[in-house]
Amino acid sequence: MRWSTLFIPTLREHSAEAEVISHQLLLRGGYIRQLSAGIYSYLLLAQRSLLKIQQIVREEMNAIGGQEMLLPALNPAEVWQESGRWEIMGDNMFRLKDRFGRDLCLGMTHEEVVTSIARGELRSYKQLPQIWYQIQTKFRDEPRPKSGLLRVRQFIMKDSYTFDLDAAGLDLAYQKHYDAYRHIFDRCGLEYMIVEAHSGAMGGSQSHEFVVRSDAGEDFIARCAACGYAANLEKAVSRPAAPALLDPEGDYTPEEFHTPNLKTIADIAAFTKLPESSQMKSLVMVADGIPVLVMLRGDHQLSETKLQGLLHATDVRPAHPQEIIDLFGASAGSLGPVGVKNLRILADLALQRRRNMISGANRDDYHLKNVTPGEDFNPEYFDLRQVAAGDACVNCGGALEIVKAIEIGHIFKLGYKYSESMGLRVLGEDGKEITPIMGSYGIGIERILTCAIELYNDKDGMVLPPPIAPFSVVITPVNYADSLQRETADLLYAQCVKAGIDALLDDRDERPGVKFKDADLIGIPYRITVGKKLRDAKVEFSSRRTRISEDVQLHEAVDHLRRRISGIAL
RNA sequence: CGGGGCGUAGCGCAGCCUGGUAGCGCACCUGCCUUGGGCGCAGGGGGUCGUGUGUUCAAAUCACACCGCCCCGACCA
Repeated sequence: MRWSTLFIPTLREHSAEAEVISHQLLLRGGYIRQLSAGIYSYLLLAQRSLLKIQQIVREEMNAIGGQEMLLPALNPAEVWQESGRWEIMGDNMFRLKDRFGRDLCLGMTHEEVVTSIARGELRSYKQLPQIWYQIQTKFRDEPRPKSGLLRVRQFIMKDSYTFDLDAAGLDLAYQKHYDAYRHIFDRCGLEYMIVEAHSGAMGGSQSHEFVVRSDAGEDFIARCAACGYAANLEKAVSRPAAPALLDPEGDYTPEEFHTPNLKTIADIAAFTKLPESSQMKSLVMVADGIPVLVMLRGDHQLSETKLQGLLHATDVRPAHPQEIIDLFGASAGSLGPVGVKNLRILADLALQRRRNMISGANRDDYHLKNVTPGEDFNPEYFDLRQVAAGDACVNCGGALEIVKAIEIGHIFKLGYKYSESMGLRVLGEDGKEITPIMGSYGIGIERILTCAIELYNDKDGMVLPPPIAPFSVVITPVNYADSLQRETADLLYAQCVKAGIDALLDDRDERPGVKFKDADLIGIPYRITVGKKLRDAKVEFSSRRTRISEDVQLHEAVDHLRRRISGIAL
């Protein structure tokens, strides 16, 4: 394409609105423009890049037997009510009414729709397995859109869904997706991690996330450099550090002591001169309206996701101050497990076999010492603790680190949640009904581009991996008004077109500096500069990533380019 | 939803405190000049000052309300 005819609105200065680097460069490079909070127009360059990403995704999905469909973005409320997610999705779902007042929503994911198709059409075990996918716009009314294309209200997702007869079939479908996702992200040139993940409101058992490490990310990943263990913090497990002080031996009875105006774990630690790990933390959480008492070691944090998962709750929140007073007769800061009869007591595993610890006394301004789990109160033990940096890896004992990351893909074993709730059944070989088992798998298309920019950029702009760059090469005549340069550049361009190479001809009447700056900014992997070396029948070939330039004979230039594009070297 | 910040030309900003003429840089248009890293010179176009109400002889400027955007937190299949 000829640059002089294109709409590529690059900017010299960066926009004050943009903080993260990918957002700045997408705006500056003329890739995107914002329409509203979390709503963006994708201009020529972004669209070309996104189409290339989608094509890679399509090829890899087809390679595992995926069948591409296009499901409606506009969904009637009924299917969502059947699965129960009409309520669960809450304010995150865009809702609207038609002219008759019927409830509709914009699809944020498509388990309901595919399940409704499947139950209407799939009749026999002979029709399974199935892998269905689509590449489609999703809508989510995020509480806080941010960071350019990283968290938006409308975005493109590749979502796929599998139907299998049994768990072994699902395992296979899951593995196929796992492998396909690796191929996709490899081909897109990303450096990524695969981590164990929490299934969240999707339901289901096993789940992995594909993430790119980045400070712009919002996911926290616990990982072990020694053995490779990596998991989303919502899911991660670890061996906690030992308590800072050994518990007093002996069979003491709980004993009150006065702690005026001492509310926090830190206050009590300072007052008693005992480490925080010698205390028990009492948290009152309300899960789907039912309060529970959660006990943790004083220096540990609760993982609300783990609590939510083990209670099978859709909503978990801390109790309000008045609810706490009604339940305990004391306020937060003086709560404890001793004598609690009216609600479940859940304790983290780190409290097992501990003795003579400190907790609140359920009387304002008083605490208890010599509280022993299992003797002075009887909790149910679960893994409730959120992993902290420095904890020991459960596999190898190495120290875990916690890093920020951007989620680019997520695969789930759904199990029977949707097929059961929506009544999907087929007849088996023996004539009995079978409920198929499902999986669901998603890739955020824009996030691949965004992550590539976050990972690969320098002071001059983006450095895009060739497979996802909007153009493979830019041909830059230093002075297009010069007839020899013009004819040569036109010829090279025509040769590229003929060779099927995505070429951009910078035929603008601009000074060379402007052309070079723009080419660098928008991240085109290769540049062929047509200038004074034409005297020796040479042009200059340069790589955006390595910044290395070399002189190439004019008649060899396109072959050279072709070798570079198909090769590994950038 | 809580906290903070910001809305003046396409972009980046000044002007507001102390009311009276809307300004700068970049970008854009025309001409000349220049052509290997965002040249130079000259001329020029472009504004409901986010919206509304109020105060005032007079509002970008003061007051109130609303809307929008960004950041932090809550939240986040």
